[in-house]
Amino acid sequence: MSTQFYNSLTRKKEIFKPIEPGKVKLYTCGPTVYDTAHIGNFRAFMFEDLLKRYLLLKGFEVNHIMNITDVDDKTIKRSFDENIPISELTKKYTGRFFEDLKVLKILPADNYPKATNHVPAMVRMIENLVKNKNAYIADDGSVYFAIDSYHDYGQLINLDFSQQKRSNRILADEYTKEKPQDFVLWKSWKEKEGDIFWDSPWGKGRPGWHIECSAMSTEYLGNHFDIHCGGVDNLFPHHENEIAQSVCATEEPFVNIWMHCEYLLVEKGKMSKSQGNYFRISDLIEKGFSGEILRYILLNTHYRSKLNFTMDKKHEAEQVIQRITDLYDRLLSINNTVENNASLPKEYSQFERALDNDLDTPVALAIFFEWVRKTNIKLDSDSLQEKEAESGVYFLDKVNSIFDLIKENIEVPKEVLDLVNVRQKARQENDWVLSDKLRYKINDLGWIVEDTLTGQKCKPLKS
RNA sequence: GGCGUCGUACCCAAGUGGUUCAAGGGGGCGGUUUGCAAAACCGUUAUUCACCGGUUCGAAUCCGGUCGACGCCUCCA
Repeated sequence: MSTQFYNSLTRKKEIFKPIEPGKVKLYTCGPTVYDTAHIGNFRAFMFEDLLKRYLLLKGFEVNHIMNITDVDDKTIKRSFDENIPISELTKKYTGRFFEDLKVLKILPADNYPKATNHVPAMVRMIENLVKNKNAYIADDGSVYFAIDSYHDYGQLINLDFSQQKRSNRILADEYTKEKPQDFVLWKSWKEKEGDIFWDSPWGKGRPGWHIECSAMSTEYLGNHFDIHCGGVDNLFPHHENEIAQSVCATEEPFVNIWMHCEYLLVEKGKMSKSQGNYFRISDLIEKGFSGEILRYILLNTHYRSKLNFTMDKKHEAEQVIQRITDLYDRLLSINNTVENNASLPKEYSQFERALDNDLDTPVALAIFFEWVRKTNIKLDSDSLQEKEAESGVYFLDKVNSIFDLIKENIEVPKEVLDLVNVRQKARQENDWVLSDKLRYKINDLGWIVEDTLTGQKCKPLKS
């Protein structure tokens, strides 16, 4: 079966075929660095990580670009509120963002272009749009995109503007725009914005939000590239507007496949600070979540289904991660090298087929768990051949290259090891009272000791 | 008002016309194992997929309706 992805543009699954064989050009909408990103934001970034990891597993060379929005209404407002320069604000939150990515083990993009570094490219694109009569200049020096000039406008979300409700906001904007739904490409400078402006053919100002992605994706990936991703909330207006801008400015096709992940809800509702159900990654780490736990929670629901994030999902994830990590250790104790000619268990092709089907991670995990059970049975009965252990390790490496759930080995502290050694002696002397006492002592230090056929095994206590 | 999504066991969550399709995980209960545990494994936990009709030889899966949850219609991953 060939790899299929659901394309938001055509609203169906399509066989994936890159423009250039073997290479994938991927653009994913990044954060606006005015505040710490929350778990909902990271659902989208985790989905994109999944997509990218799968493309890499399939042997594609992936060029991944993620933008950093470091100038817009929110960043400007925040910098004034906090009375610090905008560059200081965005530097701080960009740093936080990268820390969180690391915690979540999200693979870094090849490039993280910043909007403020690419204003000239945006200006050039807007000039093109003006030249092509897709944009017009308003009295105040702002430049707007005329949606009537692009016949396919509305394709991503299937909007018919004659049937739309008009919000107060739209009505308020009608003074400067020819049509209420026209969107801004260039915002003219206002005095209260101080020194935050760039010069342009239309006077001082700053770029509109949508144009940065059009300009930067073109600069790094060319006019026409393979995949563009984001959360569903980017469908409209952001991505719709990007298409309009790019197609009209370059007069070439823009993106082949648009992929969007669904919302993450908290306790069945939308996240909001006022309700106290707003989680940053650092909040969750404090509550005992780890990167692996969050990865499992985020990847165990299909990316196009709504995901309800609840605290009690932590336990399930912990169990699963420990089970996988234990199995990996068991296999490594039999065979810890994977030769170049190593084979894979038959479950691997089923695993791959599930992911080929629009990244169906729940099915892929289900197949994997069946194999986990079978492999544990063989290990229990001591009937696992060395070759099988090798292919097991190989399979786990492949699974881990997608999900990245196996815990890093933490070194057992000397304090604990000493107790384990004393316990070893007690056990040889059948001193069960002391043995149990030492086990509790080890527990108090935050470790679990298990008695296995091959001796005592230590692992960190779950939080 | 327009466009669209969803409702599967105690919880999470796949499957979207038919031979293990009612997966898989967590939890509970019972068991094997263990000095006792833990881990692992075994059994059990939905004759049924919100409800009502229809199409079909056959539907959780398609169609119509009802109820309920939700998203978008220029802040938003």
